[in-house]
Amino acid sequence: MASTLDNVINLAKRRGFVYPCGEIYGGTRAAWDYGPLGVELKENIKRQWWRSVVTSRDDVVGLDSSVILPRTVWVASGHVGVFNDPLTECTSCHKRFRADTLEEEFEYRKGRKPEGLAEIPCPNCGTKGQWTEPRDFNMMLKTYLGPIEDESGLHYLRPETAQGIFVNFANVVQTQRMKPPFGIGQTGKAFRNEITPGNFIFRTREFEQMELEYFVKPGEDEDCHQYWIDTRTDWYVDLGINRDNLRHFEHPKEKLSHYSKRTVDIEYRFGFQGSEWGELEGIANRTDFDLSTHTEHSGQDMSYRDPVTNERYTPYVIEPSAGLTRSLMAFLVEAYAEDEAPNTKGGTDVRTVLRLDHRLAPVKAAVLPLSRDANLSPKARDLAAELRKFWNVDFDDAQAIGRRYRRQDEIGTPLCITVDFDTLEDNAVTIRERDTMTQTRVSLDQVQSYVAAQLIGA
RNA sequence: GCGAGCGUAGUUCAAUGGUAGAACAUCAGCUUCCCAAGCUGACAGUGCGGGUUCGAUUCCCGUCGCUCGCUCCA
Repeated sequence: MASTLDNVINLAKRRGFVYPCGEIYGGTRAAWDYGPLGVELKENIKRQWWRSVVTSRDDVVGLDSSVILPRTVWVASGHVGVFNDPLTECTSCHKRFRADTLEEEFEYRKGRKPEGLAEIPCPNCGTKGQWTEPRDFNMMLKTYLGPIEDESGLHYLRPETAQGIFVNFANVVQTQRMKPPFGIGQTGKAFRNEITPGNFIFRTREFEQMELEYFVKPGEDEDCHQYWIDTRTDWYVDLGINRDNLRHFEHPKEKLSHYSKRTVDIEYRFGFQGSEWGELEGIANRTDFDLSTHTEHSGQDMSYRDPVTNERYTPYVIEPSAGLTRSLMAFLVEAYAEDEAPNTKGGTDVRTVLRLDHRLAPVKAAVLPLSRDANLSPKARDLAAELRKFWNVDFDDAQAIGRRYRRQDEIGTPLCITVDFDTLEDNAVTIRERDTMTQTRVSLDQVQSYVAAQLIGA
């Protein structure tokens, strides 16, 4: 029995939301391209995020920083140290361990340094000294700037967009006259050499983030953290995710990232095999780690002086960091439904429908002449062209009208506008609504405003 | 990266060491056609490379990809 997730993946490939990257050459591991509908959906999600987090607020501004930053940024942020481990594998049980940790543990137990890995038994299976040569396992993707590939040109593709914000903190404070509490939002690509990519677009090595870094006075950070946990959770609900399919995961203290004091994930019930929940967004209290470490490494003071109290402090950072492509997958899973619908034969059919929020729907309306006809089609084309000035609109006159409704249902189009033979007489069209299947007769000169009213916020 | 399993039209599934079939989808046409109707026709496939063989989609090897596990996390 196919799960909803399987059906969604199938639909996504079949209808042009997502394609395997480089498919004609056999594909490349865990990379995906977004098709005509996928890119619309992705942009719509991004736009809603940007509105919600950036432009609708007077305390947040946006930023678009470079993917490639000076290497020292990643030294300062801790990524070069943390994301760069020598790993060795037990050839007996195929478990992998950090070579330096193995040696430290040996020294701790025996009170002396080991004479190489050969002396150390595998903590998992006990086999002694069956280790592969330790190899650096780097989570960051490397590239070389300049024509010569040497160390001086080594750069990393950003593993998170956040650092581009931190290094611009002083610029924004100065040029935008921002005062804590305030935030800087950014969307963009990030890259990680994930050991285990997979689950469709859930974990990929190239992915897109929507991150906010919100700067607060120390002491106000914990309340602010809770505020963003609630605010961000509500955002998903507002765009159609059932609250029952969301939950919060509190990271255990001992497993927190190197920069974090507390992290809470918003997880969605994707229905994966094994653990069915997957993370959509992590909301971390990064403390003053980032601004402090960049102050230290760059020599540029990133503390803030309160002009009223004259108090100087390094702001704490609350970071809601969302995975754009993950939420795209979540919105698809949530919207997917197979309804029973009556057919012309007196029985029922399965009607596949994406109940996407109209703000997210890739196609806002479809204009459908009742039949392919020398009078109807041109009229319908004109109407479609008129509506396209404002929205992404489909025109379709191929094959039976019922089939065309179903095709639009399957990609989540909220409105279908039918031009029929009466239109030639009364200058009115039938607008059919996706979820209720109700039909409304609207005169042609009212269509634009009717549609606008239906699509508020889109 | 390592181990296991799997790769047949767009999709779901057949079949075979000797010309690869179907359904649905898609496209064109007919029907004044409002919820996947019907009829006619069309397009379309053995992931890629090598080996064994007279002949390989089938057997073998490699590779690429997918799924599941192993340290993850947006």
